[in-house]
Amino acid sequence: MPAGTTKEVFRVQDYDLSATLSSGQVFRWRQEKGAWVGIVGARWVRLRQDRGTITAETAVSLRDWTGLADYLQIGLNFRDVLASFPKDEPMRAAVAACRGLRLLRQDPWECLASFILSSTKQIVQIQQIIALLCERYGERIAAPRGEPPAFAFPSPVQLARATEAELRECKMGFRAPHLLATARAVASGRFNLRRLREAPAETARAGLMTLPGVGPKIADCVLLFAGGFESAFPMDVWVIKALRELYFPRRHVSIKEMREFAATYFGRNAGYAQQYLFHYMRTRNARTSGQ
DNA sequence: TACCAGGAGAGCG
DNA sequence: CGCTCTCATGGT
Repeated sequence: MPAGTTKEVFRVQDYDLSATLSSGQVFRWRQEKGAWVGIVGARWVRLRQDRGTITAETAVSLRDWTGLADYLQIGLNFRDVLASFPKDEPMRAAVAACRGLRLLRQDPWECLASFILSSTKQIVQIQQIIALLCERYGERIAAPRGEPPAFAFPSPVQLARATEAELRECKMGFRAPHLLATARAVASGRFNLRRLREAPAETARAGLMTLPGVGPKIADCVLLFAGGFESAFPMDVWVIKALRELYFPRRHVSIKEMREFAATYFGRNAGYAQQYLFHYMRTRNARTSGQ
């Protein structure tokens, strides 16, 4: 083990690390010899799952692991989440297909910026754009010897200094002005992301949607993946397809109608149910979109 | 080649 | 409200 690295072992049950890190909620993890390497905050992290445990390793010694445990949602009562799902055939099949899929608790800014870049992009491409963005604008951080250079996700201030043309060089296309304007709103203090978790869900959602490039879907992603609002229900093309095929196969339903259905039908952990439906639809035909 | 991707925003009736 | 068009870019 390289000098400076430290390890911690988390005991877990019903935790599918691979499904969790490859399910399109985060974009900075890569698989490496049976383990996962990624950046959490300003730290290089390697995660390895064995029977009943996840072993975490950092490049720089770490004494307090509660931040990483929170990111991984180690302490979540997962049985309770499963028990709150509707008892129907589609959910049973979705859970059976990827039991142990979890939701992470991400940094709000990284999550917001990442999903502004996600619109009408495949997950592989989102990963590429974000990797470029981090290399060019993020701080270089310590990685073990022999590992590729590692970079933190760029802060709002770091991105606010860029120009739209420079951001477009990261292959983000028409999303560049949206990311730039949102970075400037956060960097200037005009928009306070730190209060995301304090407001009621509807208030937080309306606030997020005032940001350029943030509509209902991306706002819901930030609420669910970073804000801790487990009832948020992002509706993207896959989830829309899931609802149409699995719940309304015989008649046409509008997006509005599906939204109203989802708001009550899936219960207090609707966002969790949504992630299962999303992952189920993407993987059930062994598609290559992002895996 | 044609179509699609974890959408949003603007214009229109 | 609901519909349509456009916005880059790359994968399949």
